Amino acid sequence: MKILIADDHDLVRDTLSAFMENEPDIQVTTAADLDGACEEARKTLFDLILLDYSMPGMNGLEGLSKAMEAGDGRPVAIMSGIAPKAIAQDALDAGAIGFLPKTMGAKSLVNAIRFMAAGETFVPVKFMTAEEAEPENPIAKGLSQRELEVLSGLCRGLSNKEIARELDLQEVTIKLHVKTTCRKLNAKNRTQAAMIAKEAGLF
Amino acid sequence: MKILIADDHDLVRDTLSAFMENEPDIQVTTAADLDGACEEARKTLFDLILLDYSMPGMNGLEGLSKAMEAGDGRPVAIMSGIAPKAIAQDALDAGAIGFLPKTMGAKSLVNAIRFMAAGETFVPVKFMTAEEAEPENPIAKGLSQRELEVLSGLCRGLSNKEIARELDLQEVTIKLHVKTTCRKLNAKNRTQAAMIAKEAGLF
DNA sequence: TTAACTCCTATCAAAAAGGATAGGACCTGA
DNA sequence: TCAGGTCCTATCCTTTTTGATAGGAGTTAA
Repeated sequence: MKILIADDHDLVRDTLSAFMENEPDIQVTTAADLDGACEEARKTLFDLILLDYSMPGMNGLEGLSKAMEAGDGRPVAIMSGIAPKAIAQDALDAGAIGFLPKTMGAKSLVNAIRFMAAGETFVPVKFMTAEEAEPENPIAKGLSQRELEVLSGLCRGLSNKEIARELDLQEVTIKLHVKTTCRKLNAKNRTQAAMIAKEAGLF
Repeated sequence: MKILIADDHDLVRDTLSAFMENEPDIQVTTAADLDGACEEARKTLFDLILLDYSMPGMNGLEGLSKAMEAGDGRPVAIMSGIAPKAIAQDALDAGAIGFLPKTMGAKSLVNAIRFMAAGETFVPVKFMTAEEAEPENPIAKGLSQRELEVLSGLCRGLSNKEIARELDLQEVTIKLHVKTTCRKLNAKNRTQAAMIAKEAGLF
């Protein structure tokens, strides 16, 4: 079974591949960025391609599409250290065969890899509870949908006016949401709210 | 040789320890957070304690002191995935025996660990070039010392007035620095500047 | 010394953000 | 149906931020 691991952290890559190579039937190839991964994928047909989410060239999930193309239809999965749940869903929607948070144990990882190499979609149970009203991210807890949308705007440094345009609302309404969001996040102002969201890996 | 690895990512911990255990003379103990690490450190005398920089309980370099205390003088090193250079220096200043970015290869890691377990300070060459005028962080490039200090305030969501008090300057001066900093970072406003700095791993 | 540079301060003015309060629309569960 | 919730809008007012422009202090290099 051939798998390709792409991660820009040498340490992660080395130890991960060393660990996988302990499995008798697994052969690991590695790459340090998206371009390298695509190159390998074009040379060899892998049973599974593992991409780090925050790796040079990835640019969000854009890199996923490129890798899927280069992999010529072979299963591609996303790994991430921060692992916001929304991204797992997005990755699956974009055609990924699975999503692996780095908080997973190495043993379960091997199982997950076998699973995905067999063509089955894999996402850890924690992420499968998408249907339930899980707090997904402790920070997002207590924030309404609207407030999250506004917070997203804050994180991009948009003004109230710009957020209003984007969400097709009045500026005053945004001001209200900003205020309540700040209160809920225990932030003194919009900048602090944005930093808190960023810190929490949200967005 | 006994070493303790503390990292909240199961995957990193498992593969790292599995890799280290391949070395005939190395025994690895692991912990998932700072408290766990301190507990282990009090039970056993390790030759080296490796702490992830962004791990529950660490709170910057506060956790380093706690671990050093718990380790009763045994060498403690900091690992980090994002690895801003300033933190490496701070870690050493705070008494760490070394600093390991996760961009290191696994082989060099083993060497570094042996080195540090022997009581020698270790920091990768890339970080040793501290004396030279290295851009350390591409974002920080072009920003003056003052501007960095102001940017730090922005990242904490402080108002101009608060930053002025902190730096013992007039508010107008801060306004100027904020403006030029925004221009240099290509940010539209203070919030965006803060996000850019955060994104770059600065602060 | 002059020139160029950074850093600090100042004033004037416009835009944006922050805070309080109030009312209407809508949904949902009792 | 009614009460309670969220969401949207509005007005009024204060504070903060942003922008433009200008000058003084200090350092460094030609």
